[in-house]
Amino acid sequence: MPQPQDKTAAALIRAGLRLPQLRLLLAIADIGQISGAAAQVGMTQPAASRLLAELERTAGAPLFDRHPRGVVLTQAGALLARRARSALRDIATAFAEVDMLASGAGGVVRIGTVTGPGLELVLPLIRDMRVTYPEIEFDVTVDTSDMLAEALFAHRIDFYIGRVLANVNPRDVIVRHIGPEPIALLVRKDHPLLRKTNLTLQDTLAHDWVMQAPGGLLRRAVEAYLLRHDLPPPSRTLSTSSLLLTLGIISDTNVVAPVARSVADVLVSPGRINGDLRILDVAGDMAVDPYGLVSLRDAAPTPAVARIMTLLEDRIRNRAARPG
DNA sequence: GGTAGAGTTGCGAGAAGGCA
DNA sequence: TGCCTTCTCGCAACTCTACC
Repeated sequence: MPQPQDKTAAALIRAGLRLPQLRLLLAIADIGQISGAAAQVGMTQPAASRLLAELERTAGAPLFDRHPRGVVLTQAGALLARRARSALRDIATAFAEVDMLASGAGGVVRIGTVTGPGLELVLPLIRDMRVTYPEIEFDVTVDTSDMLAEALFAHRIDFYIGRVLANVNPRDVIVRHIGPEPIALLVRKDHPLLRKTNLTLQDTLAHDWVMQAPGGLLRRAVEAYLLRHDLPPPSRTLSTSSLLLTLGIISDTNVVAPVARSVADVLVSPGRINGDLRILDVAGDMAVDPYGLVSLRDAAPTPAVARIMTLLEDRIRNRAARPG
Protein backbone atom coordinates (compact mmCIF):
# COMPACT_ATOMS: atom_id res chain seq x y z
CA MET A 1 0.00 0.00 0.00
CA PRO A 2 1.57 3.34 -0.98
CA GLN A 3 2.09 5.82 1.79
CA PRO A 4 -0.40 8.68 1.33
CA GLN A 5 1.12 12.12 0.86
CA ASP A 6 -2.22 13.74 1.68
CA LYS A 7 -3.01 13.31 5.40
CA THR A 8 -6.60 14.61 5.36
CA ALA A 9 -9.16 12.25 6.92
CA ALA A 10 -10.61 11.42 3.50
CA ALA A 11 -7.17 10.65 2.07
CA LEU A 12 -6.29 8.44 5.05
CA ILE A 13 -9.55 6.51 4.66
CA ARG A 14 -8.86 6.10 0.92
CA ALA A 15 -5.40 4.83 1.87
CA GLY A 16 -6.98 2.12 4.00
CA LEU A 17 -7.34 3.65 7.46
CA ARG A 18 -10.09 1.78 9.33
CA LEU A 19 -11.62 1.85 12.79
CA PRO A 20 -10.49 -1.74 13.63
CA GLN A 21 -6.89 -0.55 13.14
CA LEU A 22 -7.42 2.21 15.72
CA ARG A 23 -9.12 -0.20 18.13
CA LEU A 24 -6.21 -2.59 17.73
CA LEU A 25 -3.70 0.22 18.21
CA LEU A 26 -5.29 1.15 21.54
CA ALA A 27 -5.55 -2.48 22.66
CA ILE A 28 -1.85 -3.09 21.93
CA ALA A 29 -0.94 0.19 23.66
CA ASP A 30 -2.91 -0.91 26.74
CA ILE A 31 -1.77 -4.55 26.88
CA GLY A 32 1.75 -4.30 25.44
CA GLN A 33 1.38 -7.50 23.39
CA ILE A 34 0.00 -8.07 19.91
CA SER A 35 -1.36 -11.55 20.72
CA GLY A 36 -3.23 -10.33 23.82
CA ALA A 37 -4.54 -7.29 22.01
CA ALA A 38 -5.68 -9.45 19.10
CA ALA A 39 -7.69 -11.63 21.47
CA GLN A 40 -9.19 -8.55 23.09
CA VAL A 41 -10.45 -7.08 19.79
CA GLY A 42 -11.58 -10.50 18.53
CA MET A 43 -9.00 -11.47 15.91
CA THR A 44 -6.02 -13.80 15.63
CA GLN A 45 -2.45 -12.73 16.17
CA PRO A 46 -1.43 -12.95 12.48
CA ALA A 47 -4.41 -10.81 11.46
CA ALA A 48 -3.53 -8.27 14.15
CA SER A 49 0.08 -8.26 13.02
CA ARG A 50 -1.01 -7.64 9.44
CA LEU A 51 -3.45 -4.93 10.48
CA LEU A 52 -0.79 -3.17 12.54
CA ALA A 53 1.65 -3.31 9.62
CA GLU A 54 -0.99 -1.68 7.37
CA LEU A 55 -1.57 1.05 9.94
CA GLU A 56 2.17 1.73 10.19
CA ARG A 57 2.37 1.98 6.39
CA THR A 58 -0.57 4.42 6.40
CA ALA A 59 1.00 6.45 9.21
CA GLY A 60 4.38 6.38 7.47
CA ALA A 61 6.22 5.60 10.70
CA PRO A 62 6.70 2.64 13.07
CA LEU A 63 4.19 2.84 15.90
CA PHE A 64 5.70 0.16 18.18
CA ASP A 65 9.20 -1.02 19.00
CA ARG A 66 9.20 -4.82 18.85
CA HIS A 67 10.79 -6.64 21.77
CA PRO A 68 11.01 -10.37 22.55
CA ARG A 69 8.51 -10.04 25.38
CA GLY A 70 6.11 -7.59 23.86
CA VAL A 71 5.94 -4.26 22.10
CA VAL A 72 6.40 -0.66 23.29
CA LEU A 73 4.85 2.47 21.79
CA THR A 74 7.19 4.70 19.83
CA GLN A 75 6.81 8.49 20.11
CA ALA A 76 4.74 8.45 16.91
CA GLY A 77 2.69 5.54 18.24
CA ALA A 78 2.00 7.32 21.52
CA LEU A 79 0.89 10.42 19.64
CA LEU A 80 -1.38 8.45 17.32
CA ALA A 81 -2.78 6.38 20.20
CA ARG A 82 -3.66 9.53 22.14
CA ARG A 83 -5.45 10.99 19.10
CA ALA A 84 -7.12 7.67 18.26
CA ARG A 85 -8.47 7.38 21.79
CA SER A 86 -9.91 10.88 21.52
CA ALA A 87 -11.34 10.18 18.05
CA LEU A 88 -13.02 6.94 19.14
CA ARG A 89 -14.45 8.72 22.17
CA ASP A 90 -15.80 11.48 19.89
CA ILE A 91 -17.35 8.89 17.58
CA ALA A 92 -18.98 7.14 20.54
CA THR A 93 -20.30 10.51 21.74
CA ALA A 94 -21.61 11.29 18.25
CA PHE A 95 -23.50 8.00 18.13
CA ALA A 96 -24.93 8.68 21.58
CA GLU A 97 -26.09 12.11 20.36
CA VAL A 98 -27.62 10.57 17.23
CA ASP A 99 -29.40 8.08 19.48
CA MET A 100 -30.76 10.94 21.58
CA LEU A 101 -31.84 12.79 18.45
CA ALA A 102 -33.63 9.70 17.15
CA SER A 103 -35.35 9.06 20.47
CA GLY A 104 -36.46 12.68 20.90
CA ALA A 105 -34.34 13.19 24.02
CA GLY A 106 -32.20 15.76 22.22
CA GLY A 107 -32.37 18.26 19.38
CA VAL A 108 -33.73 21.73 18.74
CA VAL A 109 -37.42 22.62 19.09
CA ARG A 110 -38.49 25.96 17.60
CA ILE A 111 -41.75 27.10 19.13
CA GLY A 112 -43.86 30.07 18.11
CA THR A 113 -46.45 31.43 20.50
CA VAL A 114 -48.66 34.41 21.19
CA THR A 115 -47.91 36.06 24.53
CA GLY A 116 -50.60 34.56 26.78
CA PRO A 117 -50.10 30.87 26.00
CA GLY A 118 -46.37 31.53 25.94
CA LEU A 119 -46.47 32.37 29.63
CA GLU A 120 -49.19 29.90 30.54
CA LEU A 121 -48.13 26.81 28.56
CA VAL A 122 -44.70 27.16 26.97
CA LEU A 123 -42.79 28.70 29.87
CA PRO A 124 -43.74 25.99 32.44
CA LEU A 125 -43.07 23.27 29.87
CA ILE A 126 -39.57 24.59 29.12
CA ARG A 127 -38.90 24.90 32.86
CA ASP A 128 -39.77 21.21 33.32
CA MET A 129 -37.86 20.12 30.22
CA ARG A 130 -34.64 21.67 31.54
CA VAL A 131 -34.78 18.94 34.20
CA THR A 132 -36.22 15.92 32.32
CA TYR A 133 -34.67 16.50 28.85
CA PRO A 134 -31.74 18.92 29.32
CA GLU A 135 -30.36 18.01 25.87
CA ILE A 136 -33.39 19.51 24.10
CA GLU A 137 -32.69 23.10 23.03
CA PHE A 138 -35.61 25.54 22.76
CA ASP A 139 -35.97 28.51 20.45
CA VAL A 140 -39.12 30.47 21.30
CA THR A 141 -40.60 33.17 19.06
CA VAL A 142 -43.31 35.37 20.59
CA ASP A 143 -45.39 37.26 18.02
CA THR A 144 -48.88 37.75 16.62
CA SER A 145 -50.68 34.80 14.98
CA ASP A 146 -50.29 36.13 11.43
CA MET A 147 -46.52 36.55 11.86
CA LEU A 148 -46.27 33.10 13.45
CA ALA A 149 -48.15 31.53 10.54
CA GLU A 150 -45.70 33.19 8.15
CA ALA A 151 -42.78 31.80 10.18
CA LEU A 152 -44.36 28.32 10.17
CA PHE A 153 -44.71 28.24 6.37
CA ALA A 154 -41.14 29.54 6.03
CA HIS A 155 -40.05 26.62 8.26
CA ARG A 156 -38.49 29.04 10.75
CA ILE A 157 -40.53 27.44 13.54
CA ASP A 158 -41.75 23.85 14.03
CA PHE A 159 -45.23 24.77 15.29
CA TYR A 160 -46.99 27.63 17.00
CA ILE A 161 -49.62 28.27 19.62
CA GLY A 162 -52.00 30.86 18.28
CA ARG A 163 -54.81 31.27 15.81
CA VAL A 164 -55.36 30.27 12.20
CA LEU A 165 -56.23 33.53 10.48
CA ALA A 166 -57.68 34.20 7.04
CA ASN A 167 -54.23 34.26 5.41
CA VAL A 168 -53.80 30.52 6.10
CA ASN A 169 -55.40 27.71 4.09
CA PRO A 170 -56.82 25.37 6.77
CA ARG A 171 -56.00 22.40 4.52
CA ASP A 172 -52.29 23.13 4.93
CA VAL A 173 -52.22 22.91 8.73
CA ILE A 174 -53.22 20.65 11.59
CA VAL A 175 -54.85 22.49 14.51
CA ARG A 176 -55.30 21.05 18.00
CA HIS A 177 -57.84 23.40 19.61
CA ILE A 178 -56.93 24.68 23.05
CA GLY A 179 -59.68 27.15 23.92
CA PRO A 180 -60.54 30.85 24.19
CA GLU A 181 -58.01 33.26 25.66
CA PRO A 182 -59.65 35.21 28.54
CA ILE A 183 -58.92 38.92 28.79
CA ALA A 184 -58.22 40.88 31.99
CA LEU A 185 -58.18 44.65 32.53
CA LEU A 186 -54.88 45.75 34.03
CA VAL A 187 -54.26 49.00 35.97
CA ARG A 188 -51.60 50.32 38.36
CA LYS A 189 -52.00 49.46 42.07
CA ASP A 190 -53.14 52.97 43.18
CA HIS A 191 -55.58 53.48 40.31
CA PRO A 192 -58.71 55.44 41.45
CA LEU A 193 -61.01 52.72 40.04
CA LEU A 194 -59.67 50.31 42.68
CA ARG A 195 -61.16 52.52 45.44
CA LYS A 196 -64.58 52.72 43.80
CA THR A 197 -67.39 50.60 45.23
CA ASN A 198 -69.69 48.66 42.88
CA LEU A 199 -67.24 49.10 40.04
CA THR A 200 -68.69 48.34 36.57
CA LEU A 201 -67.17 47.92 33.14
CA GLN A 202 -68.80 51.21 32.12
CA ASP A 203 -66.79 53.02 34.83
CA THR A 204 -63.55 52.00 33.13
CA LEU A 205 -64.59 53.76 29.91
CA ALA A 206 -64.16 57.13 31.63
CA HIS A 207 -60.39 56.50 31.56
CA ASP A 208 -57.93 56.23 28.71
CA TRP A 209 -57.31 52.74 27.37
CA VAL A 210 -54.09 51.38 25.90
CA MET A 211 -54.39 48.44 23.52
CA GLN A 212 -53.58 47.05 20.08
CA ALA A 213 -54.06 49.07 16.89
CA PRO A 214 -57.52 48.95 15.28
CA GLY A 215 -58.11 45.55 13.70
CA GLY A 216 -55.91 43.69 16.18
CA LEU A 217 -57.44 40.45 17.49
CA LEU A 218 -57.51 41.45 21.15
CA ARG A 219 -58.86 44.89 20.34
CA ARG A 220 -61.61 43.46 18.12
CA ALA A 221 -62.58 41.04 20.92
CA VAL A 222 -62.76 43.89 23.45
CA GLU A 223 -64.84 46.12 21.16
CA ALA A 224 -67.19 43.26 20.28
CA TYR A 225 -67.65 42.47 23.97
CA LEU A 226 -68.47 46.10 24.77
CA LEU A 227 -70.93 46.19 21.87
CA ARG A 228 -72.70 43.04 23.12
CA HIS A 229 -73.11 44.73 26.49
CA ASP A 230 -74.49 47.96 24.93
CA LEU A 231 -71.35 49.88 25.79
CA PRO A 232 -69.43 52.20 23.44
CA PRO A 233 -65.78 51.57 22.63
CA PRO A 234 -63.30 53.52 24.78
CA SER A 235 -63.34 57.13 23.57
CA ARG A 236 -59.66 57.78 24.22
CA THR A 237 -57.32 55.02 23.15
CA LEU A 238 -53.58 54.79 22.82
CA SER A 239 -52.56 52.09 20.33
CA THR A 240 -49.46 49.93 20.75
CA SER A 241 -48.65 46.26 20.31
CA SER A 242 -45.69 46.55 22.68
CA LEU A 243 -46.24 44.94 26.06
CA LEU A 244 -43.24 46.82 27.41
CA LEU A 245 -44.68 50.18 26.36
CA THR A 246 -48.07 49.16 27.74
CA LEU A 247 -46.51 48.38 31.12
CA GLY A 248 -44.68 51.70 31.14
CA ILE A 249 -47.86 53.63 30.44
CA ILE A 250 -49.87 51.70 33.04
CA SER A 251 -47.24 52.36 35.70
CA ASP A 252 -47.23 56.15 35.12
CA THR A 253 -50.86 56.96 34.33
CA ASN A 254 -54.45 55.98 35.08
CA VAL A 255 -54.94 54.07 31.84
CA VAL A 256 -56.73 50.72 31.57
CA ALA A 257 -55.02 47.97 29.55
CA PRO A 258 -56.82 44.85 28.32
CA VAL A 259 -54.28 41.99 28.15
CA ALA A 260 -54.45 38.21 28.07
CA ARG A 261 -55.54 36.91 31.49
CA SER A 262 -52.51 34.62 31.74
CA VAL A 263 -50.23 37.61 31.13
CA ALA A 264 -52.08 39.68 33.72
CA ASP A 265 -51.84 36.89 36.28
CA VAL A 266 -48.06 36.82 35.90
CA LEU A 267 -47.74 40.61 36.03
CA VAL A 268 -49.76 41.06 39.25
CA SER A 269 -48.08 38.19 41.11
CA PRO A 270 -46.02 39.56 44.01
CA GLY A 271 -42.33 38.96 43.53
CA ARG A 272 -42.77 38.25 39.82
CA ILE A 273 -42.21 40.70 36.99
CA ASN A 274 -44.13 43.62 38.45
CA GLY A 275 -46.16 43.33 41.63
CA ASP A 276 -47.36 46.96 41.41
CA LEU A 277 -50.22 46.16 39.02
CA ARG A 278 -53.80 45.07 39.71
CA ILE A 279 -56.61 43.40 37.76
CA LEU A 280 -60.03 45.11 37.60
CA ASP A 281 -62.63 42.46 38.23
CA VAL A 282 -65.13 43.69 35.63
CA ALA A 283 -64.09 41.92 32.41
CA GLY A 284 -66.53 39.03 32.90
CA ASP A 285 -66.10 36.44 30.14
CA MET A 286 -64.33 38.84 27.77
CA ALA A 287 -62.05 36.64 25.63
CA VAL A 288 -60.19 36.51 22.35
CA ASP A 289 -61.17 33.91 19.74
CA PRO A 290 -60.11 30.33 20.57
CA TYR A 291 -56.51 29.48 19.78
CA GLY A 292 -54.76 26.19 19.19
CA LEU A 293 -51.55 24.31 18.55
CA VAL A 294 -50.83 24.74 14.83
CA SER A 295 -48.41 22.65 12.75
CA LEU A 296 -47.85 22.04 9.04
CA ARG A 297 -49.81 19.11 7.65
CA ASP A 298 -47.11 17.88 5.28
CA ALA A 299 -44.09 18.31 7.59
CA ALA A 300 -42.84 15.29 9.55
CA PRO A 301 -41.78 16.56 13.00
CA THR A 302 -38.42 15.52 14.39
CA PRO A 303 -38.65 13.13 17.38
CA ALA A 304 -37.87 16.01 19.76
CA VAL A 305 -40.58 18.22 18.21
CA ALA A 306 -43.09 15.35 18.29
CA ARG A 307 -42.27 14.73 21.95
CA ILE A 308 -42.75 18.38 22.92
CA MET A 309 -46.01 18.64 20.95
CA THR A 310 -47.33 15.52 22.71
CA LEU A 311 -46.36 16.94 26.12
CA LEU A 312 -48.08 20.24 25.27
CA GLU A 313 -51.22 18.40 24.17
CA ASP A 314 -51.18 16.44 27.45
CA ARG A 315 -50.95 19.67 29.41
CA ILE A 316 -53.77 21.20 27.37
CA ARG A 317 -55.97 18.14 28.02
CA ASN A 318 -55.15 18.15 31.74
CA ARG A 319 -55.93 21.86 31.95
CA ALA A 320 -59.27 21.35 30.20
CA ALA A 321 -60.12 18.51 32.60
CA ARG A 322 -59.41 20.67 35.69
CA PRO A 323 -62.54 22.15 37.30
CA GLY A 324 -62.90 25.92 37.15
C1' DG B 1 17.96 -25.83 24.59
C1' DG B 2 13.28 -24.76 25.83
C1' DT B 3 9.97 -21.22 25.85
C1' DA B 4 7.47 -17.15 24.57
C1' DG B 5 6.24 -13.55 21.58
C1' DA B 6 6.37 -11.40 16.98
C1' DG B 7 6.54 -11.63 11.98
C1' DT B 8 5.76 -13.77 7.34
C1' DT B 9 3.57 -16.56 3.91
C1' DG B 10 0.15 -19.55 1.68
C1' DC B 11 -4.37 -21.07 1.52
C1' DG B 12 -9.31 -21.04 1.97
C1' DA B 13 -13.93 -19.31 3.44
C1' DG B 14 -17.14 -15.81 3.52
C1' DA B 15 -18.65 -11.10 2.78
C1' DA B 16 -19.08 -7.19 -0.14
C1' DG B 17 -19.21 -4.82 -4.40
C1' DG B 18 -19.72 -4.38 -9.45
C1' DC B 19 -22.11 -5.51 -13.45
C1' DA B 20 -25.03 -7.55 -16.97
C1' DT C 1 -31.07 -11.57 -9.29
C1' DG C 2 -27.16 -14.23 -10.16
C1' DC C 3 -22.42 -14.45 -11.31
C1' DC C 4 -17.79 -12.93 -10.92
C1' DT C 5 -14.14 -10.46 -8.70
C1' DT C 6 -12.00 -8.45 -4.84
C1' DC C 7 -11.15 -7.96 -0.14
C1' DT C 8 -10.79 -9.33 4.61
C1' DC C 9 -9.71 -12.39 7.99
C1' DG C 10 -8.62 -16.84 10.19
C1' DC C 11 -5.79 -20.87 10.33
C1' DA C 12 -1.59 -23.37 9.97
C1' DA C 13 3.15 -23.66 9.51
C1' DC C 14 7.36 -21.75 9.80
C1' DT C 15 11.23 -18.47 11.11
C1' DC C 16 13.50 -15.12 14.08
C1' DT C 17 14.94 -13.22 18.46
C1' DA C 18 15.63 -12.83 23.28
C1' DC C 19 15.12 -14.51 27.92
C1' DC C 20 15.68 -18.11 31.49
